Amino acid sequence: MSPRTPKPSDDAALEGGRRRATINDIARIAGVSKKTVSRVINRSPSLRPETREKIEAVIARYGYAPDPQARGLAFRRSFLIGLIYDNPNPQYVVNMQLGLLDGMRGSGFELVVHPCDRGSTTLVPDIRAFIERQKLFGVVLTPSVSEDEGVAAMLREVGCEYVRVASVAVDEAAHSIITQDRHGGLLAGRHLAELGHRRVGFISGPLTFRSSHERRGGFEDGLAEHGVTLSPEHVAEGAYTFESGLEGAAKLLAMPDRPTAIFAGNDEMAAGVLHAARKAGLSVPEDLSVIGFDDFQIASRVWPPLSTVRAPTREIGRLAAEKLIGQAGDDKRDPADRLPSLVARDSTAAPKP
Amino acid sequence: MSPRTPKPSDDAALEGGRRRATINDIARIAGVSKKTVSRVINRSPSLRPETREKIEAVIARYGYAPDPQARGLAFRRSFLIGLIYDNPNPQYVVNMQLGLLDGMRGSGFELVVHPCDRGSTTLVPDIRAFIERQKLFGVVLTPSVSEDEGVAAMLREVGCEYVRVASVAVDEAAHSIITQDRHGGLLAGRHLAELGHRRVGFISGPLTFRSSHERRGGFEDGLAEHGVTLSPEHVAEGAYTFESGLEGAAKLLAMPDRPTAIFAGNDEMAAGVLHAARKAGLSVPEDLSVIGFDDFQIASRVWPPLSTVRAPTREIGRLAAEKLIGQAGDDKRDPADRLPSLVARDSTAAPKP
DNA sequence: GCCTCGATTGACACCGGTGTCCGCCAGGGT
DNA sequence: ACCCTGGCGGACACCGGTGTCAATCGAGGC
Repeated sequence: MSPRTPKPSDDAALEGGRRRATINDIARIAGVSKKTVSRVINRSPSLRPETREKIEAVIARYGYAPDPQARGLAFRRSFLIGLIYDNPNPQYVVNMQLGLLDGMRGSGFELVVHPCDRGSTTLVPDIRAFIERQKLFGVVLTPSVSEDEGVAAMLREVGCEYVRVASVAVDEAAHSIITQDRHGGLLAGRHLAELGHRRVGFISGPLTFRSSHERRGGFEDGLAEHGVTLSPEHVAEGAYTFESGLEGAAKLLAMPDRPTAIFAGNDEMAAGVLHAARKAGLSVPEDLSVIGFDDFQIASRVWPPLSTVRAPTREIGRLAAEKLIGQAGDDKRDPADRLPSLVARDSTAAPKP
Repeated sequence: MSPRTPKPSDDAALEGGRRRATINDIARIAGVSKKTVSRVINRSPSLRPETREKIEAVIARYGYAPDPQARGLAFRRSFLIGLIYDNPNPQYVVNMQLGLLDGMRGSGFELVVHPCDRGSTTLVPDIRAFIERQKLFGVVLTPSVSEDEGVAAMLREVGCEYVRVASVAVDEAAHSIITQDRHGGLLAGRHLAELGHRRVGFISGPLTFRSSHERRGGFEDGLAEHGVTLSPEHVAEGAYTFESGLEGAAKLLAMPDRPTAIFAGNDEMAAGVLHAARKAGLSVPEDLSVIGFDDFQIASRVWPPLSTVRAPTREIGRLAAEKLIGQAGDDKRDPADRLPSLVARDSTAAPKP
């Protein structure tokens, strides 16, 4: 036994699968230099086909996979992608993660999660430290951090790839995935107007979220198609939380000319609206129609099952990952997949005459 | 301009913060060898205090942080921790992630997420490839993958640190975090029995989950304290899903001697029970008491707000991370934090006489 | 004052890849 | 036959850390 670690070419261990192959093993066995193996890995064009095939055969035989750490060290960049989010909704976060993983599958990248607090005074330096420490290849930002220009400026400065998921184009196309919240709002407005509602209410998300404005704007567009307008008194400012939905609805329902239908900016708030209606002695949908946004699990768990607008979060995540790692390529899927769609359940109906 | 990359000691860029300090910079500036700097980073005991202080001063001055990739390359191990899960509940996943991040904060580790499918025939090789590719420092497994002995055997074989979060001790203490589901079940049983219920039902999770058995066992214990027994006919096998809760409850409620209270193995199924009750024309809690398990958001969103057993998932995650990275140290917190606790809301009441 | 010994510290190789630059080679022009 | 050229492949340094082992140092023992 040598006092040092295994000998430079301990082929027995390699054959037995007890040791992972390195680029040196592959080079030695294929009878080429490690640089040439590196060329195969990196798809360098200047390689004779027979050389490439010979090396690929050895790689396949030993199940060789390059070490991301060593590669990253030489590249001065890791193969990690960060998900930076401050969205408090677990279902959103998980769906986004699943979508990102869909888009990254087989790419050799891994997903590192990094929740943050947009309100923190150290937001930018914190994220920056995270990126520089891990030399992240890129990051995906979701609302509302995705709407923060300070963060975006820092990302450009440190030269980190990034994609911002947002309601509207907040950056160049190469850095944006647009969630078309406005379209979703339109579907909600159209749905209520088509049912015959003329006096409707809206509970918005926090005004610091672009989606709040987009969903409202789209909602008004959808109503306008049928000549219905949203009265400013029938708008309550919420916070995308259950409690804020409850309070907002309590306020709207206490009005003498209370709305016959309420569009809540997300399902959580819509659940709050259902509770408020129950407390006010109103039954849904007979006395009040309610529609939410997101179509998360909660929408079908409450009573009555909630009509809502489905946001294709997972699909959005997939697109974001593909854009980030540059495989956006030929997208053959139906673009409609990326658009919100209406899910009519039992919480909406025509108003009582 | 040299054709090569920046000169070995471009101090101007360093001072200006345009270049991150490396161990070489610190060594040169402190007037020691890089190995000595390495000793400071790794808290080597054989270092004269004044040497250490001198180097620490330089490190602080330049905000130096060692490169995890380079360190990992030399250590043959990354500073990444994997979360391997197949739990479909988003809230569980997110809470677990948050807990893990709590426990990892400041440790220099990062969290990489890896959902998997326990039913897949390539489960073990897939996880193995993930670990070996990234040379993960360690992984945290949650139910139900945490209960898979094939996966555990592989982890021991590859020499990856791991912690299994499970209902019962499935491994040595060093590799286990026990969630005390039995205690949670006991609280549910005791609660219903104390309210006066004598004919109770239970909807279990999948029998492949240990938690299903533990929650049931504890439930029976709690009932037994008050002389109540759980009749086998009043047990339905569910799948921890809303639909399965709906179906299980429909079955139980159709019985001539239907139970006056139902304990559902988790909140999702409890939500299903509420729907089934409504369809059967029973009101909760007057005609039927319902209690769930988890205390996820959904519990307080449904109507009536659900009595349930709170599982301290985030806290469990923190403990798992601390155990994994060996900082379990002096745990001054109240151990009761790790125990499930009863949350009585409005879905349980005394049975009608 | 000289020697021994444990505590410190440093020189150098190495982890597993990539960038740079140079040499070799065959083929085409003259 | 000679030179030039471009394609191909290799030698070597380097990315930023750590392991090994030897050198150095100061103090205590004689």
